[in-house]
Amino acid sequence: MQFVMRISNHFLRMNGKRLQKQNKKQILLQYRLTFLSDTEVNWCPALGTVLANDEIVNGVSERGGHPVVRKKMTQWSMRISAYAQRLLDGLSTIDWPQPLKDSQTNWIGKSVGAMVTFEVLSPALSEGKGEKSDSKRTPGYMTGGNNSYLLLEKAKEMRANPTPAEAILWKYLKGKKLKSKFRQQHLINDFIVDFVCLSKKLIIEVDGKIHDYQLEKDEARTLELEQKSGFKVIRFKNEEVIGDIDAVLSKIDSELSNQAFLLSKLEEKKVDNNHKQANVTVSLSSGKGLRDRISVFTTRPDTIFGVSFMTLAPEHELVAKITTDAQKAAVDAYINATAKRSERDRMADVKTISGAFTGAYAIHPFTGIKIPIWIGDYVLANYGTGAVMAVPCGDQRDYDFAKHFDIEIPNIFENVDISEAAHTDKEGTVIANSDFLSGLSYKKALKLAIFELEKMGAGYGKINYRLRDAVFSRQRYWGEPFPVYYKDGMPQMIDAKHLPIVLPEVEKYLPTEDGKPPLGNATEWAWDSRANKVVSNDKLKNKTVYPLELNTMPGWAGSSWYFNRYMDSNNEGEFAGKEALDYWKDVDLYIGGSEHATGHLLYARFWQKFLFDKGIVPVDEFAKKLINQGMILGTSAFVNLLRVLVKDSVGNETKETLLITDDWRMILSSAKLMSDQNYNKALLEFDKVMKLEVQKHFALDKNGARFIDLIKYNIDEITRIHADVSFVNASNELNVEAFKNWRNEYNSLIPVEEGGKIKVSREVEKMSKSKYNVVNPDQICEEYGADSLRLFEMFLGPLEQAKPWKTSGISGVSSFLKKLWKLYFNGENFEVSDAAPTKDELKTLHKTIKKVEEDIENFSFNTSVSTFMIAVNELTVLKCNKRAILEPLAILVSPYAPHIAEELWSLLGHKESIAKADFPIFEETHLVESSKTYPVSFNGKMRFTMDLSLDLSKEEIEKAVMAHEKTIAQLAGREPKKVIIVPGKIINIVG
RNA sequence: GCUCGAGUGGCGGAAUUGGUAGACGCGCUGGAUUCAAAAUCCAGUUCUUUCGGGAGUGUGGGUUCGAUUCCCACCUCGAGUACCA
Repeated sequence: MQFVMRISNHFLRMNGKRLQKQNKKQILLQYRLTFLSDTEVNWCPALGTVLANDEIVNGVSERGGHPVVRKKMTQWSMRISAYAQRLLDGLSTIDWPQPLKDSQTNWIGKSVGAMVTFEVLSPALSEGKGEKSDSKRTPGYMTGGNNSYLLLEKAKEMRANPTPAEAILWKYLKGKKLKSKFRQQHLINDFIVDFVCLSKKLIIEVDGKIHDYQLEKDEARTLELEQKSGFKVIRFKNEEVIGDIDAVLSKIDSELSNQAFLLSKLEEKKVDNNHKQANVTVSLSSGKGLRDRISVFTTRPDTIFGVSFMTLAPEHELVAKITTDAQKAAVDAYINATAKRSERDRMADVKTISGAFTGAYAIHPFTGIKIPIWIGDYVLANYGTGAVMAVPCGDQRDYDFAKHFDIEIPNIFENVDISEAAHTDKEGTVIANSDFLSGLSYKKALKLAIFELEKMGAGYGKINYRLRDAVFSRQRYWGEPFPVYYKDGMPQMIDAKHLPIVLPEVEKYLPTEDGKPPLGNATEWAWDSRANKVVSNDKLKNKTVYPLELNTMPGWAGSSWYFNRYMDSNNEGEFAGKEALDYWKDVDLYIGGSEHATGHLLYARFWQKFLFDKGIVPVDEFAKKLINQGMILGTSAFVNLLRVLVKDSVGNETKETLLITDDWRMILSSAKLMSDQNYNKALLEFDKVMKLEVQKHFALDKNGARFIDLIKYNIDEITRIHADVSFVNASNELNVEAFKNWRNEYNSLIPVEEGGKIKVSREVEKMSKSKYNVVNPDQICEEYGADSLRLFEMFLGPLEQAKPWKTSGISGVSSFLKKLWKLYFNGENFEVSDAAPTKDELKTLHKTIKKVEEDIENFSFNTSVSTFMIAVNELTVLKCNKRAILEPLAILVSPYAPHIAEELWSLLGHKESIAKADFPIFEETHLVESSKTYPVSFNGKMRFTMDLSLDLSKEEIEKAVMAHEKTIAQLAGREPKKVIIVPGKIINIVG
């Protein structure tokens, strides 16, 4: 967890010395693998903890089904996003199921595209508020904006590859030749300017051809640099520099002296203003300006000329700032309306198109055209930048939005009709009406667009990942404690040599009254940084004692590395010894459920890569092969309950609950499907039956007050609840008494059904205590034995397949085991012969060895079981009791039915366990045949078979087949067109 | 919507470098044994049939001497994911 990523070193080099130690740490913390951050988290009030995305199912907690809300909290997080690409790449190196790999790929969600910056042209509404001076002080020459680190490389590259004109001018500017220091290809905010004299605030741009078509854009850029940052921008054409350098230099010289004069004037003014106003509105040194920018991520920069509007998420931070007074009411109303809708509602309702115009405009980076800025909830605040450049002709959502609000839909595709829908295909698409991109294919246009955006500093190629950093704090007691204490509010790591620290004793495992995690209840939870141990909270007064972290780690902390611990589980000194790790390396076969695809299995891969980077483990993937075993599902039983109001003869009204057979639910729902008439008829019948049954019930159960009428019920309020499957028989009939006694509140249920039988409905679901569908294998073990159960589970079907638990076939494997046993016995007596086995017996044995070997390789255990059945059936027919056959057979069976195999092994006279016996060796010679039963097909349909020697040539086979009486009958006199003979396989006659 | 997977008897399922579809088991039917039952054993069991055959692996096409297997389109079910720009 001390891991510091590369970016932080870079960061430190840049800013390190100027930052105070405290700030430095705080910032550094932002770049660690594990870091504290204020994140919006899934808070579950009922559990008092934060949940990870994969712990929430359908908006409620996976555990317990409690509601979950969004909430801002300071949490430890892990920067899994830094490993996104490597987690993606690693997938091709491991033998995991394709669906699982696919779901990890989707979860990581890589999209390749570009970041494009649009400037906002709106009147700045923040005017007059003033700019707060930036607390972050950077070197004077570092005039780059927030994205500098991204542009820096670009600037370097441009410096290394100047245009001829640039090279010439630089020769005369460098080394203070004009008495002022110039820099070339320098970052100012998010622009790279050709040359700049920082002291005189003068920018020199040398324009090549590219600027001809972007005059407007250049104007915008000039405007920004001049107004916002107080620079003067002068421009020269390439030809001017190359043709008349002296004129250019003299112009620069005069501009320099001009600037010097202006700057001194401004300085005076500034000193003046400082008396009245803390901050000036137009500050020369301010990092932030009057203009705002909207960055968007797009996978289709090639369609940039098709942009006709922009859409921001309603939550986008710029919305309030750029909205014009005229549009404010509409925008506010829209934001209020969307805020009321939950995230789920918003996602569920894709069809309704809604949005509002902010009144502001952005400038297109290439054309300089004004682009209206809208807000709309189809743009998600937490993906990308929360803003999109809308290309209605190429994106269906943008298209729908544009149609709905009557926004222009320019077509930038060649020979494509967009009157009905957007054109979203990429392949084969040719770009049109797009200036320098026109006529290019999608791929070429994409590359060129990025290239040009980068050149002018309005964008850059970017890969975006959907994968979010993982929250690593839990407000629970049971979890590994963090080795962290807080000194002056800053987290400090406890050195590894003082670990482990152990969970403290607490009175109760619940959150504290003031909402702190359960560890807040501990009295012995402070860190003595001198003695390096956990001490009582009383000592917090001492200068060297600090409070410890109260959060604990989530379940995936342990599950992300335990397999490495298994390699050296008794190691007291470290998590696993190097020798053991190098020996075992990784997990050969990991069997686990696919439900862990985007949780545990992704986190564990992430940790393994990190541990690998640190040199702790020798491989960067933890499991070579992974199989998703299918889950054995339960068959849940449901009963139907209906609340009714009942009135008795005295006039008392009581609320009762009816227990309704599932037949009624079926009748009503099918009647509803047919017609209203049918439904009404069914309802009447239902009503009649219920009244009768309720009447009967009260007549029997309650003396005194007699039932008069059923007053009120709502047929739509029949609730279906799980009943314990043990109350239900094979015909789906409920044991009503057992169900009523199950819980107190069911004691007074009134069963409604003529004949007193209540049927349940059944559904296959995951086995779960809360669904009361768990079956216990103990009973089967008792009746058939553990080997039968084990064998039966394997025999059910392929390992990867999920299936409901049904015991109907168990007698098959049970009788197989009995037959197996009988091979070794003569009546009551164990009797095995030492005689030499026959050819047929050897054939059966070796066929079995071969198949079982293959099946084990393929994890196809169900077919192994059937192979054993075949072998035992054959040996029974052969009356085989030869040791030479039965000994290897017992070994083959032993992994599948270990108890019976062990017993037989011991009867065969062995003292050591069968588990230690060598696996039988397959010998091909026993399977070699001299003849083959050929299938004879006519036009590919098998009609009969005939035995032929394998020594025969094709010609001889054909001769034999054609002479066969059935062949003659089939052909009925016709001449065959062709005869296909594959020796040892098939004969096919075409004709 | 997108991505992936799967569709074979009454049921679980078998067979894929293209080569006898339905292995093995359950269930069912008939028989033997038994006073009877359990257990065990034997025979049959894809559908259809005029008993010669004919049809058949979700549907429709294609490639091939030959397709459950390969290709295209569609349908249904399941899983994952979802206004991802």
